[in-house]
Amino acid sequence: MKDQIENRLVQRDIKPTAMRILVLQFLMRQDKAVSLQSIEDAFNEADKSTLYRTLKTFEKNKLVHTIDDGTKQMKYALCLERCKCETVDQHYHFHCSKCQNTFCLTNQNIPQIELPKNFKMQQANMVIKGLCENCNL
Amino acid sequence: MKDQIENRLVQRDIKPTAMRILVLQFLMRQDKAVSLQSIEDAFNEADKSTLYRTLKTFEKNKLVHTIDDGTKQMKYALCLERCKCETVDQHYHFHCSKCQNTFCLTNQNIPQIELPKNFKMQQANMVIKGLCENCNL
DNA sequence: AGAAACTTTGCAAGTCGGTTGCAGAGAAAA
DNA sequence: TTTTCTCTGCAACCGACTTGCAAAGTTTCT
Repeated sequence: MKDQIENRLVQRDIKPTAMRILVLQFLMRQDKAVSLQSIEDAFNEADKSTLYRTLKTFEKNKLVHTIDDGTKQMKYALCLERCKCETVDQHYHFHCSKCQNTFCLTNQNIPQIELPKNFKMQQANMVIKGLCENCNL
Repeated sequence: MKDQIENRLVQRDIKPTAMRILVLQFLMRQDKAVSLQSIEDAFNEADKSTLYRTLKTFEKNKLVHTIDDGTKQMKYALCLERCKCETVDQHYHFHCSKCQNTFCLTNQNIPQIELPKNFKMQQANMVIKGLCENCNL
């Protein structure tokens, strides 16, 4: 169990410190993307900048991806197991304007988009806004 | 000429003050989305918060739309003439990671996206990142 | 026209998330 | 064990955005 988590770090070339294991565990429990703030709240003993740097490390090593959902707070979500964060791995995100939650819509990848001549796509930040299941009543 | 500009403001229920006319003129000259900062630079006599509120007014009244392109600075671009800022009006944006310019790709609207059950789309912020024509050499 | 009421503008200050420098703690290598 | 490197915590900083307030400008009413 804990080995699995450590493994997931090691696979991405991240040294499995106590802090990082905790943060990864936390991220794995989430069904939505989370902000640095919310992680900080969950770990009230840990320092913000440590958590920040932990997330940055995770991001650099493609364990998480970031989503800029238009709130001021960047959101973080785990990448899928084999994600290389390439264009084919990119998916839509959904931000609920009521509950403010942000979800990965990993069941469909983003389609081919026709770009102007000579433009080259490298990444994408696709955020759909609206009402999620719970708020759309 | 100036009448046309005033008209465009009035059509959106915006009182055409001197400041607003200038800002709209500036926006009309752009072929890309601009930041508050760049407008401020262009109008070195005007106050940042005035410009900020001008843009907010424009946005509220659907004369411009905002694009969060992942840089820290929000970008603003004119809406098309008949835009109602509804889902059908939404288009992709392209942010060049080299020259940092952000463009509206208004020639294609975003496709229908399959959302999870009971989710409802209201808006979108779709940003593709990569290299633009000039930087992709 | 003049007074009252409302809107817009400019200045200054504040807010908030993200970011960095530095020193101490901890882990790995010699 | 000593040295070296990495990680963590604290404090302070940064920058974009945002807001309060008063002055300037407009509009409305009498």
